[in-house]
Amino acid sequence: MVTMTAAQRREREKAAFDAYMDACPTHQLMGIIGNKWSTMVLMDLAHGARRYAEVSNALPGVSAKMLTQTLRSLERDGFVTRTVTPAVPVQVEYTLTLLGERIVPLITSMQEWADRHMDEIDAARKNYDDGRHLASG
Amino acid sequence: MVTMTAAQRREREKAAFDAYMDACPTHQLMGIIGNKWSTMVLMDLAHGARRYAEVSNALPGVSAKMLTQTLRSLERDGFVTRTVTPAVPVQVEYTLTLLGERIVPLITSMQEWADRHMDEIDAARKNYDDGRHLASG
DNA sequence: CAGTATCCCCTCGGATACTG
DNA sequence: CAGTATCCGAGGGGATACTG
Repeated sequence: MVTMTAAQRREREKAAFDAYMDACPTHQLMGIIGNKWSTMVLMDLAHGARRYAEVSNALPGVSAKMLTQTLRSLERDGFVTRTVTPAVPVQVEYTLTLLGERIVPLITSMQEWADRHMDEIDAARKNYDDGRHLASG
Repeated sequence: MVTMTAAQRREREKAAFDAYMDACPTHQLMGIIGNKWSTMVLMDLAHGARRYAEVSNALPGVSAKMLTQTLRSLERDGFVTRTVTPAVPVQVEYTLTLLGERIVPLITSMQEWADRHMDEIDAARKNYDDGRHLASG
């Protein structure tokens, strides 16, 4: 089946690339901090230990479901420690691990980059959108 | 209606926070580079100008739809320049803008962080998953 | 207080087919 | 070559209601 070789090689390259993407540390990191609440939670915990309700108050937009889900992911990935103190009612405290503290500077550098360049991005968007509407008229 | 004050203040805080999130440069940046193909495209273009098919070949996993969509977004946001050369067939070349070149170091630093810490994250995940299965047994 | 469970929408992204 | 158009499934994320 020599005729299929090209398509087959395509298939193999794609499969290999997909596997590479799944294993790629950068994309795994994106999966961790790329969702809506992770960075916000991380940056809030960077100020010190917080209880569930405290994080919830600091982030008025987050639903209980997403806060729990975000916290659980961060715990599983080793960024956050969850400490339960038996009491009535039960107390739960979240703190950054060492790994959690180590990602803070990275997030900070992303914030700084964003702050420095967002004006330029906004300008580019306006420029592009104006060009489009002219082109269509 | 003094009785509604607490709930109303909640609503207002949430609305204000939502507005803040939408305007937050960091989250806008996440929206730009947080999707599946943006960083890959950016890093490919960092090596020099590329034609559509060249990027497509460099990234065997991307569909035409997503490649076009990613390229268009990056163009709109000012990271990429699209140059059409009238010919038969038409030639289209993509290059990084100055803004595009300026985000490369940020992506590189994310890659380096990911490479340095992914082992630790994997270990944390295994640890967490083991703990869960013990807790459930 | 600190969640869990359920429903539901909406966007992201892939597959396929077609075009100048 | 460099796309566009359409359909579709997966899952991220919100609203609501309930619980130890």
